[in-house]
Amino acid sequence: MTPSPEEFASSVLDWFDQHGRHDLPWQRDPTPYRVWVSEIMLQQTQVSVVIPYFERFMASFPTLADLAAAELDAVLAHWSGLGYYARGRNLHRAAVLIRERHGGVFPEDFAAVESLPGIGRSTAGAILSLACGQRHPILDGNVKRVLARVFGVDGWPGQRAVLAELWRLAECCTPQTRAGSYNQGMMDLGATLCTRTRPDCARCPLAGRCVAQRQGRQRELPAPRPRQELPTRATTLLAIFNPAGEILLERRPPSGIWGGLWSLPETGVPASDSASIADWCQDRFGFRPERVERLAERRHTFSHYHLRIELARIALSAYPARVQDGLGYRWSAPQTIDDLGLPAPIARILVDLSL
DNA sequence: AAGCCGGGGCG
DNA sequence: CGCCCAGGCTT
Repeated sequence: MTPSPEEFASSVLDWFDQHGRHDLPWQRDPTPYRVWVSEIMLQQTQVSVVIPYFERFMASFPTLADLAAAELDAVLAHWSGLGYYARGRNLHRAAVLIRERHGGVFPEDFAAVESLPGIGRSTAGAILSLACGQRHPILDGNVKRVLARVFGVDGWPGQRAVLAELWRLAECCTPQTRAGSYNQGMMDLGATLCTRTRPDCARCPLAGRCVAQRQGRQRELPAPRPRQELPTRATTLLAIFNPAGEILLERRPPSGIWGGLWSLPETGVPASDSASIADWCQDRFGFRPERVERLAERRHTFSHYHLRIELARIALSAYPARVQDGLGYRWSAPQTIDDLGLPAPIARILVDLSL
């Protein structure tokens, strides 16, 4: 039969003590700041990928005060390649807010933590349980999977009623003591044994008491999101080089795709239409390229659409007066692009172009 | 090629 | 309040 909340929690805790992960970088010296940064990174990326990012981030911004004092661009540069750049921006904004609201000390009040940008109920619970020993439930993807399987929760967790049931279970299973170890154990269980495909039920502490395992429904729980056909959108990016061989970068608007990041100038004009590209350059930058060379197109897939990227290369024989560093534009040598926060597809294009 | 993911923002 | 959005990685 399914375990009682107390049996469930003690099984998870016993398993965690013997088989959980105890040597992750943020578990050494688990301050609220370090746990916070790790949790934000882990929202979008798996542990093995996060570790080098976390180490680099902590080397550059060892304390909350360092993060709050840092330039946003420096923070985004450390986020480059992780994706979800809004999270890097929220991290920086929250650090500034903590300096203003809480004298630079990470708050330990749940409502205060949850009100910070980029921190919701689950992340607030994770920080305060792992770093401060408080009792709060968490509900990340790993925990959702474990609970849905053990207690046989049907339906897609994106549905309101399903999510509410999972939170109810998360709340009632969280033990009165050692909530942080329990939460870490739940995440470890979901990440190492109770994986999405091919769960290792033979080693699971809940074996025999898990609805999904007893009914052979591990593959069906939790139910996947109903899927929809993705539309394809097209855009054209311009690789414009000055006589020194530097490439022109443009800062994107703060919201939307690649918000606030440096990218290549974007136009709606098809790359094959070199006359219109030249007109567009004249209009936007005040120079008229002699030659527009179309390059191979690229594809990039987001969660909700495919992006077809057309690419055109333009080499200028003189420096255009209207394009100067600052004001959302900059000329960059290929070897300096590592210092900027560039979306991964753009970084790939620049690497290809510099070969 | 498709699925995944906690929280923000908007209507 | 409910729906849509974000991006790189794993499978």
